[in-house]
Formats: sequence, structure tokens, C-alpha cells
Amino acid sequence: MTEPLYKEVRAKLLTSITDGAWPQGTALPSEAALASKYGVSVGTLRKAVDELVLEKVLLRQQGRGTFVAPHNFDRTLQDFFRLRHSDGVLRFPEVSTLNLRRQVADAETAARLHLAPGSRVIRIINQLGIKGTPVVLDEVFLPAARFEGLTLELFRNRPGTIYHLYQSRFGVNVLRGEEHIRACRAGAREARMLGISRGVPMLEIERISLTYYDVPVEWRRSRAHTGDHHYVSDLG
Amino acid sequence: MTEPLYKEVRAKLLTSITDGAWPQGTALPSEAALASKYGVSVGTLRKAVDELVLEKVLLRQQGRGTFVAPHNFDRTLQDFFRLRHSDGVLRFPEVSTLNLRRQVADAETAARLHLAPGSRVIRIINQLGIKGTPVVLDEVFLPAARFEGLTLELFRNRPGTIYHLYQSRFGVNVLRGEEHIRACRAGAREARMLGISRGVPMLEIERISLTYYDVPVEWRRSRAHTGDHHYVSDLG
DNA sequence: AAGTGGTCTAGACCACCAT
DNA sequence: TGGTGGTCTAGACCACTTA
Repeated sequence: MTEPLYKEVRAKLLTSITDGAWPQGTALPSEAALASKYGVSVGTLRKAVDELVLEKVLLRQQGRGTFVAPHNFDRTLQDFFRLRHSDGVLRFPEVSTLNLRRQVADAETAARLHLAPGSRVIRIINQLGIKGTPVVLDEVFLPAARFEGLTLELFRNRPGTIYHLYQSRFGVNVLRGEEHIRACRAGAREARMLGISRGVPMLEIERISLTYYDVPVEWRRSRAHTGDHHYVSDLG
Repeated sequence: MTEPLYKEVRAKLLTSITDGAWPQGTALPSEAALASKYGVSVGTLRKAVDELVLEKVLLRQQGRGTFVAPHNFDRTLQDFFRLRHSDGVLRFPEVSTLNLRRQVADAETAARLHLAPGSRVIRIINQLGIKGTPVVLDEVFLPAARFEGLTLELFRNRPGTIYHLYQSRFGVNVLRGEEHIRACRAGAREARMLGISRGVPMLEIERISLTYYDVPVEWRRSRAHTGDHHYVSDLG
């Protein structure tokens, strides 16, 4: 019994969530109900929920209830889009999906996504613009097994963000990610697609996106032209 | 009375901290003592402290006490050094301070540090190496008024990290920061100092460092060569 | 052994939202 | 009006550190 009670409750809540016990959009049982269900006091139940709220797994709304946190525009923009225009304003990018196809993962992609060699992945190419100017070329890799039925049309005509689509349509909930950034030169493709010269310095940004229990579910490699933009990173 | 009690307690704790009521290294009064001092229950006092611990203003150690959080190597390395070698290992960089001088802030520096035009700043040039290879050239600007008595010798012979020096010697406690990253080309100076060719793509990283109440206390501009290194950013 | 923070409880009351 | 989460209390007991 070295583990605190509220940690056990947190774990139980998390398994219920990942098992889909409380579908997208519906409220969890009330705190009192959950407390009695798990045989703990409300204070202990709340401490478990506190942690999950901090990790953005759950969302509390006073007077309404507690929900599995939805992936709306705000969340994607604030937490998963780090490019900002030089004028300082944070804008949602215009996404054009150029291509979607299924293929066998190469060694690196398989490694990043913790897939067995030879597994199939979906590869999607996007161009992102800000204020009408193309700024980013995106290459997204998804494990095909988790995203069965994903098509170019679905991807293009989704009502919300990409991560909302993952969540609502495939039950894949992206919670956090890690990006690795290097400097590189624009190649022929970047030059053509972004209207810049070959050799111009760019950011190469790799992202691994994680779901519950830190399981990787998306890998992307982007190239961003930082002429009128910069990447923002918070420290501390 | 729309503000919760624990928020008021948090504010009182914070003013005591910034007023230097509990000097570096000594423990705060016990939670029971603080609770009775502020006339609240221990639970409420703990909730106020919880927030300050989350913001890394305070550090709790079970059985020992609660302290103003010290700026040790771990904190600097984990929270304020985002460059990592390609082998994935996070190493503390070797810092060589090349130059320190006082000067009048130019317009941009004054703006970043919220200083009146014409204020004096200290400008420090560092070269950072990882595994013996020079990787970063650093230009650090500090408001001279807050760092009176800072000398090149002090800077070079400090026992711990730069931020520990700020904290212990000048009472300047860096809590968080924001970095802006752009791609650039190595100029003559970078080429010479880092042993690379002119024109090689690099990261230009600007950092603004904040203390209590988000007051800026340091501004730096770095150029990093990402041949064998990358910048790591956490999302979510 | 004494003192610290960490966990857990039970209950009262408040603020907010839906109906 | 009834139900939800949010605040606050008072007290018991546990885990850890120091002496």
C-alpha cells in the first residue's frame, strides 16, 4: 500500500476513459457518484480528477460536469501550433491537403511510431499558409491500423482540426507531443511549393505525438520558412 | 468576496517571497504556522502553496519543509536548455564567457526588457560547447540596475549555473521564459567562433526570461549550429 | 522523538448551469 | 429548483527527515 489511494483512482478513471466508458461529449458521473463507486471520499476523487485535468485528459466545467477533454480549435492552436507571424498575432493556419496514401513504413517511421517493421502507415502531405502566404510543408505519418477508413475526402472535409478528427472519428486522443528542430536549406520542393529560393534557411521540425500512456500515434516532419514567422517555445 | 481565499493567501505568500522574507535556502514556517498566521485552515494554505509549487516558485520536501525553489543544475538543464545532442543524451553545456561590458541599451533591447530608453544594460558574450564542440554563440543582455556589481570574474567563477548566480547574488529569480526561433545563416563571426562555414543554416534563438509577476529580467539572442544537435520543444 | 509535509475523511456551504 | 463542480474547514493518521 505504498501507492496513494488517489493514484489508484486516477488509474481506474484512466482505464475507463481509454475503454470508452464515457463517449465524447457526454459528462462523466458526478464527483459524488464516482466517489461512492470507487469507495473513496469526494476529496480523494477530486484529487484524482485534478491530475487528469492538469494533463488535459479531462475538462471540468462548474455547474455542468466533467468531460473527456475535446480537441477544439483553441487547444490545437495554443498547444500544437507554435508558429507565429512576426506581427505577434497567433493565427490559425490555412491547411491544404495535397496528398494522402498508404504505404509500408520505412525503418525510421516504424521506429518513431513503435511499429513492427513492414507495418503500413498513412502518409499525408499538407501545405500550411498564414495570412495567405504558404509557410510550411508538412509530411504526416499515421499508423494505418489505428486509422482504418481515413480518406483524403474525410481529411479535407473535416469540420474541425486534424486532432479533432483523430479524436472524434478514430478515438485517437492526442495529449502531448515533442518537437525536434534543426536548421536546414530549402530544397527544390520547398522552393517550388512555398515560393522561395532554393537554399534559403528553414526550420526542419519533427513531431512525435502521444496519446494515453505516452503511446506514439502520429509522426510528422515539417519544413517551415521563417521569413515573416518564428517558432515559439515556452520555458519553465 | 468573489476571489477565493486561497488566491489571497497565495498573493500574500508571493509578496512575502519577493520581499525576501524567507531568504534563499532557509525553510518557510510550517504549513500549520502559516495557516494560523493567515487565519485559514491548513487545507486552504496547502492549496495556495500547491499553486506556487506548480509555478516552481516554491519547493516542498516531505519531512524537511518548504523552500523558495533553488536554481540548481537540474532546473537549468531541464527547463532552460533545450539543445540536445543527436545521440539523444541531454548534457550540460560547457560555457566560456568571452566578454562582459556595460553599455546603453539600444531601442530593441530596452523594449524587450521594459526599460526606459537610454537605460544601461550589461552585455555578455558566451560560447557554449557540447562534448567539446562549440555549438552556440550567446549574447545576453541584463538590466544594469538589477545586477549592480556583476563582473566578468563573478560571472566566470560562479559555483553553479548562470541563473543560480542571478538568484543567489542579485535576488533575481528567473521563473520562466519564452523563446522565438528563426532559421538564419552563419555570419563571419559564427563561422570563426564555431568552426563552421559562412552561410551554413543555423537557429537564431531569442529568449526573454521572466521573474515574479512576469517582469522581464534577461534578454538573450543565440545562434546555434544544429549539425549534430537539435532543439527540443514540448507540446501539450 | 519531534517536526515536517502528504493523504484521507466527512461535512458545510457557495457559485454556476440547466430546466 | 435541483444538480454540478468549487471552496473551506477540522481533524486523524501516515511517510519522511533530522537530531
